[in-house]
Amino acid sequence: MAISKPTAERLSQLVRLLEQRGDRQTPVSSAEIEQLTGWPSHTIRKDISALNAGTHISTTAGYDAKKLAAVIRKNLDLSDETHKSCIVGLGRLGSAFLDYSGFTGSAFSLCAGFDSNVNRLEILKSSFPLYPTFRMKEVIPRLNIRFAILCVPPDQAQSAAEKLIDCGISGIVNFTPSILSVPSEIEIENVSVIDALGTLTARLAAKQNHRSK
Amino acid sequence: MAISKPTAERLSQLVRLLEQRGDRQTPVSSAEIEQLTGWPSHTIRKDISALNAGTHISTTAGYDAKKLAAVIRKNLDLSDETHKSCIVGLGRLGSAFLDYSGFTGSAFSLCAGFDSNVNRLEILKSSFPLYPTFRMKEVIPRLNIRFAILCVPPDQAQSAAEKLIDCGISGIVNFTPSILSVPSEIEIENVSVIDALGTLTARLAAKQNHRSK
DNA sequence: TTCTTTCTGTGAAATTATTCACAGGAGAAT
DNA sequence: ATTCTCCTGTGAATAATTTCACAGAAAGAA
Repeated sequence: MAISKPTAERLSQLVRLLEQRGDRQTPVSSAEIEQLTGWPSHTIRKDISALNAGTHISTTAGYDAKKLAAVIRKNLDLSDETHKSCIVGLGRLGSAFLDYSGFTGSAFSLCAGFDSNVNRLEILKSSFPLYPTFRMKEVIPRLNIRFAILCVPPDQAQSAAEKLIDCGISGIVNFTPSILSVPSEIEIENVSVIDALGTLTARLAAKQNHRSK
Repeated sequence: MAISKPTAERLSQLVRLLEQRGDRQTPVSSAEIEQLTGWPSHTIRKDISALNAGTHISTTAGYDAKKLAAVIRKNLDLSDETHKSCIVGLGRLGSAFLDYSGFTGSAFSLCAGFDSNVNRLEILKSSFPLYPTFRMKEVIPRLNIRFAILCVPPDQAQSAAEKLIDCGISGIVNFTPSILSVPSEIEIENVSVIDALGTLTARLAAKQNHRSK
């Protein structure tokens, strides 16, 4: 059975939650997860029931946090094997990822950065190599990089995306405010503060209506 | 009629798309939007039909881009009146917002920044004032700030969120990898590269299954 | 004017996701 | 051993969202 998109999203956040939960010994219950995340407990149970578990994961007190995290990872293809990604555009935002700790322990690794400004490449410090943009076509296939994190200025976003696709990338996390047009076999995930704020206001407005109804 | 959450999300992206589209004169058709975004044209038409338009917005050639954008804004409460927000945590990521251009022209404005490191506040340059964290309780209500963009280190995320809620904030865009527990009247929108990458792999995997089915 | 084309707008149908409600299992307590 | 309690797991019911299919409006052509 395939895992639906909303379920996959909740589960991948749940993995993070389980891992940052201090106590790895005492089991987590669906009620506790509800308390922490706001998702109703039956939704969480349904989500978990969608994955094929193998070993038993739950007891009368709840789920074994470690086992549950492992099973989710396996089902979402987020286990050991790390998916390689690169940063494209090392301005303020892009270079902020150079020392972002969130990747360690995740299924993803950052293994290259690109920027067209060669001077900048020499100034920046990084635990993985940085390259000038013109070397993308050579580096990306060689390192077998599948994902790109796009942080270039808005007016360069579309052309950078096209270059990346030409290099064989299969997904782009788009941090620019530009909307990208890409062939349907390429996946885009837009990440935008403005959209996030828009979502917040929409939800708050919906609440308001609900209350005054 | 209330606008549903997925519809609101598509529409708020559509506004950006309409505005960055070079040509403001020739009308835009639902087919063109499909081409640009990948959303099916009937979904777009349905979305648009959910908002109450007032003036007519469409002609036989498509939608009047400017009018459509204006109507969407009005319906999503994204018009003239700007919602005020602040940045909390001015590390690499947080300070990247200090010169982010995406806010101009949007319904949101950035009007304060906070960091606990006072020396850092003096180094950073910004077009709006920056304050030490302990002044949050005074500044946020005074400037009537409703949203916070949270960029502190992961281990400080929960306590910073609690402080913000205490200051009367109503929504948080969470850029940290921590999962926040907040009362239900506060809205959280999580923004995480790792989750975005997870979503990409999930979608790519789903495609794969579909093809081999 | 009348025909043709092109696009919107929207009820109705189909699909997808969430919520409910309860059977069943596992441990703790007496 | 029996009962009590607290969980999970999951079919069935409900709700939300998307897709379909087509009537109708507008504009240009002849």
